Amino acid sequence: MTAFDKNISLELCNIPANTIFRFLDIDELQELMLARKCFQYKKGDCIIQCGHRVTGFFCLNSGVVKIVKYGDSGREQIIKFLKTGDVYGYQYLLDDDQLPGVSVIAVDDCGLCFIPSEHLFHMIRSNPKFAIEIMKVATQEQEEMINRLTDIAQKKVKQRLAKRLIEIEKTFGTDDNGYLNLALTREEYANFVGTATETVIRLMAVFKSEGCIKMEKRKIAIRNMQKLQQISREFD
Amino acid sequence: MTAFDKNISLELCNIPANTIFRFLDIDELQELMLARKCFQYKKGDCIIQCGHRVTGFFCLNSGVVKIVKYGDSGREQIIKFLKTGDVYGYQYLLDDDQLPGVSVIAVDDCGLCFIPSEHLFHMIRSNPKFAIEIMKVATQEQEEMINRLTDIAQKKVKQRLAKRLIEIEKTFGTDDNGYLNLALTREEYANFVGTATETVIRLMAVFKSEGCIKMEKRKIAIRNMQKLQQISREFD
DNA sequence: CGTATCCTTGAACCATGTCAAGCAATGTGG
DNA sequence: CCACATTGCTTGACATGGTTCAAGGATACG
Repeated sequence: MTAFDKNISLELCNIPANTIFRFLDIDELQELMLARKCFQYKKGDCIIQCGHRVTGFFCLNSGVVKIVKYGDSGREQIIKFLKTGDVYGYQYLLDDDQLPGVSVIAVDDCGLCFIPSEHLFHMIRSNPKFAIEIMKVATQEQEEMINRLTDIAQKKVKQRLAKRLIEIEKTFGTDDNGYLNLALTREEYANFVGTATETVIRLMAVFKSEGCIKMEKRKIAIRNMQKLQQISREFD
Repeated sequence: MTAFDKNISLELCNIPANTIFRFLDIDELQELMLARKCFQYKKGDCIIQCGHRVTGFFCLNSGVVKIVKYGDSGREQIIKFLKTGDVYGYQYLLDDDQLPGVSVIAVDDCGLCFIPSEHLFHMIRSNPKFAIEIMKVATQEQEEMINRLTDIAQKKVKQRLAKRLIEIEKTFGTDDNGYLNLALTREEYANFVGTATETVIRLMAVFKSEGCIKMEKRKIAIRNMQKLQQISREFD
């Protein structure tokens, strides 16, 4: 269950073009290629455990992971989902005293490549553009968090749920039938939106009856985006 | 009301020792000293306006500012307070397309020194330690946001209010009589905690009757920290 | 000294959480 | 491949924390 000490698979983990790594030069990319180690995780596996030292950062190659924080009551709050190409963990490499307050958990079976921390430092030192690129990612994440915080503080559950469904479609896309490429349990929706499982179930039923979504078991598809958006912005 | 285009005062704005600037060398500090411009703002003034381009970052010299986000209903959500020595705005300098989704507003009369963006880039390029230092700050802020988000999603208003009072004491300290060095209106408390003004008023009265705090007009003092902490962690 | 802002209290309403129970789907071991 | 266990889904009934509305008092401000 500890971070990164699973079986190593040597499969080719292609680092996507459009990520944080885009400003690295050939040498630096090669350094990464040599340094990285690929791992496979199963659904439910803990990739980074809250409070445990992190010794590198990772790039997600396949599958989906969730960043979660456990509240005082032990309840899981989902902070965000990572998709293929997303990078995580660099935050906790900069300061030895900064242990992660969150855990990273596989939502599906997933593959990632792990890069030991010394390479992060090397790249920051040798390539200021890379440093700036990381900071940009951090800034975007911060804006995202601020939006979430404001939503949770000010919006009703129904509005928040609508907004999250839209976000998920935007981030993960849909399959040929329009179903979201991310199948969550009702409990995960609840832990993401910040509500009770029963409330999610009831609201999903409402959305369905209003023609906003369709459901096929765990798969959900948005049928009327405009109406959902309208709901997400309603107030009072 | 726009950012930074106020009267310039040439008062000495001492950059505190224990900040993001601690790893700069003499030359770089001197560069900053020459580049900075000092400004004074009055209570309620808008220092950075949501959606408007930011052309530099600032270091708060005196007073208190709040970072706020306006929800769809126009309601203010207070994201955090900055205290003397805190730095803000660097986030929005890295990417021309990243306009701030938040506003920065003076809670009290306050003074700050403003440093144009080119110097930020220069320091990041010339001094990787500085880059890392900024990233550390960003990481800490991120952890803080995650904690807030989880609290707001999972805790009752009473617990959150207790926790915020404790945070404020820790961040801003108290005067000789134990009163918090940050006097907020009930509405500001409400916008910080994520609740209605009336609820804050009622809960403050409860805290007072339980001996946790004392109140003198807008000034609040914690009298029983342990009990407050206990309340902040209760669940169910 | 009058106007604006802030604070307080009461009452009514309702969105959401909680509890309980049953069903459906999925997975596991014999 | 079936039986059993586990996990997830759904619904109803109920309790309640919190918002909203309304009104009045207190305090600060020009």
